[in-house]
Amino acid sequence: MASSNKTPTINDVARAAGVSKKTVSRVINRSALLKQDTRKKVEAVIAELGYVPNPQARALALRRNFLLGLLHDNPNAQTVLNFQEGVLDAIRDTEFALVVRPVDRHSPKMLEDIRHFLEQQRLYGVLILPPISENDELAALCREMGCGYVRMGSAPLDDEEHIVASNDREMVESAVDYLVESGHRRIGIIKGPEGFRSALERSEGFMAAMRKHGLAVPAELVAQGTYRFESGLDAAGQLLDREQRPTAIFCSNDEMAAGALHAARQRKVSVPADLSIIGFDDSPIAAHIWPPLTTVGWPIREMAKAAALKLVAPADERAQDYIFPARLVQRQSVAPPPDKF
Amino acid sequence: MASSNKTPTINDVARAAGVSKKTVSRVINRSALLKQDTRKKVEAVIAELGYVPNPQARALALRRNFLLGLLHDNPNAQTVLNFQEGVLDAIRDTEFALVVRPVDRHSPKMLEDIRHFLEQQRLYGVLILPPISENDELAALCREMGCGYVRMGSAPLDDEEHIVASNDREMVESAVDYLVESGHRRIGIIKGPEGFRSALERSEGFMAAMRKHGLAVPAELVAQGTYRFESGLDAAGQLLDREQRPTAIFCSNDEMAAGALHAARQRKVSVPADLSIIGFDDSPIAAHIWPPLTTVGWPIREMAKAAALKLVAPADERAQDYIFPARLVQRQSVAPPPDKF
DNA sequence: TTGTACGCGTTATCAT
DNA sequence: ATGATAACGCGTACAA
Repeated sequence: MASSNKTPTINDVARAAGVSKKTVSRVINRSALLKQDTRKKVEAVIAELGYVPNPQARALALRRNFLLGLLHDNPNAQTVLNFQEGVLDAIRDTEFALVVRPVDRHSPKMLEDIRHFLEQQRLYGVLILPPISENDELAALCREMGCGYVRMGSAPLDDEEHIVASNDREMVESAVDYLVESGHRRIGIIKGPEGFRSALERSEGFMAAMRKHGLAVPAELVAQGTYRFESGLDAAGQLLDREQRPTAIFCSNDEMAAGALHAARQRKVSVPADLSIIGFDDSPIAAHIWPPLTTVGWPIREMAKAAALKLVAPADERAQDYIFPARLVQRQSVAPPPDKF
Repeated sequence: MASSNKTPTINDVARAAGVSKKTVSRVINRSALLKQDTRKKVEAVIAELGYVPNPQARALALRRNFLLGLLHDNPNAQTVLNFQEGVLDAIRDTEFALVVRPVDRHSPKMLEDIRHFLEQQRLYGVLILPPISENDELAALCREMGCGYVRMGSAPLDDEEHIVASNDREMVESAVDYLVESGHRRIGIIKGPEGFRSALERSEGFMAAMRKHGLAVPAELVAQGTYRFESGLDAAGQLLDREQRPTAIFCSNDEMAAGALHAARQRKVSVPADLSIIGFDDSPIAAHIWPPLTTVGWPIREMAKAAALKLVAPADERAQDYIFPARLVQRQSVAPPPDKF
């Protein structure tokens, strides 16, 4: 018989169905103007033969492929992976696939590397994770190359169709509200690294909230971190070694909060009895340290899904959102301040 | 002039260089039989025009693309991400790209989904992470579909060219050796979930080591976990509530070890003074909990790199290794047992 | 509503 | 050592 063991092509389907390949093509692409009979017949043959359109050939003919890229230089593995899952949620049962591309934001050749990557792979579009999503040159590069892009950020730093953002600033404000309601007045902050928009948003949110409550933030209550565990350890150490130490510390991410917890333990400062700590991210570590960390969680997966939809189905109503509310996750690292304060 | 603003094709290069496109193709593909002059000339034109071959067209003509797939259903984000980095190390500066595909091993449609994925994307090959890498049906599917594959596992469960494996069993033995040298005799184990090869390897390594040292492992020293934090909490709780509790616990992964640490803290059992704990994986959490966890680390990134090379450059000497030694990472969760024992 | 002829950018065959 | 021509599998213009 005619059927070989090779995978069937559109021609095989056309021949078996007794139609032209254009008709098959129309069926695949859901063209409106097709007789029901024809459609049914072709669909039956497709099912029978187990025909799957060749994406490479489609890509060639359509002059665009069906690959979404994920550009990231994110130190937080869980964030990246959750984002990947979210993108997959969006492109499941479509012909799109996700190709990942970790980059090195410290490399002077970063933009050049990415340019080469985009040229070579001719991606349908790219999703960009913080912190490199904050790089405006990168966004400009995408535009220049005609590559769709959506950035993920902690503030709306691009047009609606090019951004999914969390409301970090607001959320830090509610975190501070919560500390103040618990009775804290002397609240310290461990900032994230300079040059990170998220770090800026979080520290400005903190300052705004303190101002709102009429609370002072002297320099001795402010410490600089790098988002890494060790920096949290150091920075919290400084704060706790002040003559009058804070009764609560807001840490700009969970990893530093974990470091702060260590610093407290080393100094026999009990959390949350003597010191309250709030983190940011709701990463897995938050639930797995002691005491379980009260933190701010943001809906990465939903954001990723929306970001991918902005690229592959811009008209979809689920692709319209661009600000995603974070929420306070209350666990056990916050309590009222000790009596003496 | 002739040059439009579109990206140049092989035809443009051929015309500009005054050769046929086949010659250009030969230059790209490093054909041996080419006059040096011609090669130089063409290469100059390629550089000048900024020509980049279109991978979709190549894929179509060659009947295979340059996409590597990563199939995973791994609960550990850092493991997956490290693996991705390792693969990227291998394919950097090549035309290959990495597409990721999380799968759901509990879904009855898993194999069917993967089949559809492979049919549709026509991948060059796939890398498979544990635990689904232990699924022999999946490997058979890859073979059937003519898709290259390399599995990552905790034991050599396939041919050399299809596996990269760590030596979990041996490593657990040295972990136990270390505990015994520190003076421990009553050593408990929290096993990983049944059906996981890694869990089996680790628990058998444990049993073998204990036997070697002439140490008994009564049922009361064995607890069952699921690799999740909560299960470590529960399982360690059981062990610690025995009439005669162990002085050391080997946990089959770090996440459960973190849970065990919590269980100890809840019972005012001090680690490592009253109880020693060893984990497995050397995941980030190991360094970020208190006390920092002594654990077994394996070279994921190197394994990933080797796995990818097995697919894209099987002749490369770096692609020949298939067993990768893990090593004991000593931190602060192990000490000699308390005196009364 | 459906079919014919051709183009997408590359590689392979077989000449020369 | 190099070139003409035909694939590869699909989409589109235009005709029927």
